[in-house]
Amino acid sequence: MFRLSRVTDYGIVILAELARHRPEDEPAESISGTPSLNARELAERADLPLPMVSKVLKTLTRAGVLESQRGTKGGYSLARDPEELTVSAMIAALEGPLALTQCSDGEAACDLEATCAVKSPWLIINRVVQNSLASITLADLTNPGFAAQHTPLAGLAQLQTLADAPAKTTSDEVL
Amino acid sequence: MFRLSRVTDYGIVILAELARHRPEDEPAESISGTPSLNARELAERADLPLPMVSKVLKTLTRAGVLESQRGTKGGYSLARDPEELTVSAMIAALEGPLALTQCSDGEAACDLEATCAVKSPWLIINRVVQNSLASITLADLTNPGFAAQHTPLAGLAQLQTLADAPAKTTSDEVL
DNA sequence: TATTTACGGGACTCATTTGGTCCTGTATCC
DNA sequence: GGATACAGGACCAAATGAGTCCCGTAAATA
Repeated sequence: MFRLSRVTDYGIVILAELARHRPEDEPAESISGTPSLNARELAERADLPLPMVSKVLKTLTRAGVLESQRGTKGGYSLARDPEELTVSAMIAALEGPLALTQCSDGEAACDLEATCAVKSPWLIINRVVQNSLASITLADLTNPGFAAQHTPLAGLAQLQTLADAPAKTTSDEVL
Repeated sequence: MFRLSRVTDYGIVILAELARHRPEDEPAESISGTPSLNARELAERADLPLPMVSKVLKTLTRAGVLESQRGTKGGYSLARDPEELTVSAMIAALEGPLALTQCSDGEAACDLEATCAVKSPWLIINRVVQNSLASITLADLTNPGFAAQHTPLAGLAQLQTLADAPAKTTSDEVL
């Protein structure tokens, strides 16, 4: 039904918790410092079952989105700044490269390719969706002002902003 | 994996076939004239199994995207002009209203709603994706020039085009 | 060094969804 | 009245998803 898996949904929530917990005044925390939170703490904060949270954390770590530390004082921390982690990167980390249809994922050309009339349009659609998702960062998700400035009827302005933004739109340039 | 179901994929292909077969010089064909193609013909053209095609056609008819005629000379035809049928409308017809996550489909508020930090961002993301899909029509999908002008690296130009288009949303409540 | 804590990498189960087929009924044309 | 073609389901096997659990290993501490 054109929706993301539950794991992804959980993953975003967990990442948002990590981003919010991250102290602003301790920038270089990830590598050297102590990890932000461990799996149990995150499960409590997000009010999700621990095994599930643990699974999601492992996936995110393997994808390079998180960094982990074992041992007594172990836990997880963001591998990069929230401003540099896009929604599309999160989704890709949690459920692989996103592709709306089989033929748009590049590999394994379907046997209808010769006659199929809609291959390239799907590629276009896919790209548009990806661009949309790549323009929102984890920092945006935890920024209260972000949601407020995008009321349900601001769709068109939303698109306009998208077009104006220089593709990557890392920082708080919003969309 | 953030992808559309196979039924939807088939549906788009079938709709593209119908749009391409539709003679340009016979505009008011749908209601009064003879139907364009029947299920068997469409299955042959798209090189898909007949039962599957038939199922998809029934779904599209029930959703109002197609019109059907029974009997010996029966078949299916587009209920509207290809220019007025958006990709988001097609997807909605084939697999219900699209929502990336549970909480973004409006109903059935999840029990985490009170504490969930990412509800509204998901609503925003959902809207952006929907707007993207609503800006491409069936006519675009069958227009060879459309694909050509959107090379893989022309994502930004695509977004620009999107923003310039006046939100093709017709009557369907899809947005 | 032993113990405890916590991540790493799986396997595993159960329920749901998908993809696909098939059958019966009804409308239409000749 | 017979042939054609859509309408609406039921049905089934396979795949996927959600969620749990177990065992191994690394790190900190007493």
